[in-house]
Amino acid sequence: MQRTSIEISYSPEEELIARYAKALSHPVRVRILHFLESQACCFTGELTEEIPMAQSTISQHLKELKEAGLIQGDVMPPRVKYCINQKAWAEAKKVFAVFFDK
Amino acid sequence: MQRTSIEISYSPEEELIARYAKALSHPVRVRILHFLESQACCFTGELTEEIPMAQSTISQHLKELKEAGLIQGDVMPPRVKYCINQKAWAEAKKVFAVFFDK
DNA sequence: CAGATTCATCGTCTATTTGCGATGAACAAT
DNA sequence: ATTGTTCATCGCAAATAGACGATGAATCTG
Repeated sequence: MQRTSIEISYSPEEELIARYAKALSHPVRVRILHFLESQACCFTGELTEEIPMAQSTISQHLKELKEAGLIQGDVMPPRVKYCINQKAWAEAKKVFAVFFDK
Repeated sequence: MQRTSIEISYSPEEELIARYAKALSHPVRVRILHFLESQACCFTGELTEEIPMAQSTISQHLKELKEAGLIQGDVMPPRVKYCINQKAWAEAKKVFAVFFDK
């Protein structure tokens, strides 16, 4: 989308906040994370029961959360168990807190 | 984008977090807010000098931040002074803190 | 081996986001 | 009145996001 010759570059902090914020920028992902917090872990199937959306859509949101680093998935055939990535979670908590505290 | 008959509805908290997160989901908006924090307030012109992007693009990002409620603009002809909306800022800080603390 | 189950991925469609230049509105200064 | 300054908005193009159904991969169960 950048079409000029000057490529704007961002600091790691700016990128990190934007990345975590993007993961939280859709209400259904907020809900998924909230559910995951309350359960510690859960299977995809529990989410598809809980949330009235197509299974493929939920799977895609899980993928985005995984790519943002906020969750991780353990394959337990034939299911997949998703959990909060505690390290990333703590980091996200921190960067937001720092950002808002200035 | 919703094409099925069942319309999923979200809680006010889910919507609020998603709204603030969306505002922070682009690194240039993070930078703008950061700059605004450090200056208390600033004019659009300062941002266009600081950030190598077209004036129209910056203006649009400011609009998004304003629509999210995080900033406000005071018209001081011929310029516009932008400031953090302290109330919304505090609210955003709180909802993120609460969200990550569970 | 033949189903059944669970989930990811693909392809498609539509909507939204992001970027830019050009233009316009509002006002100040000459 | 004309000009200049500052900023928002419009219109366009390209990229990304979001939703779905269909299909596929992997693994159990009978």
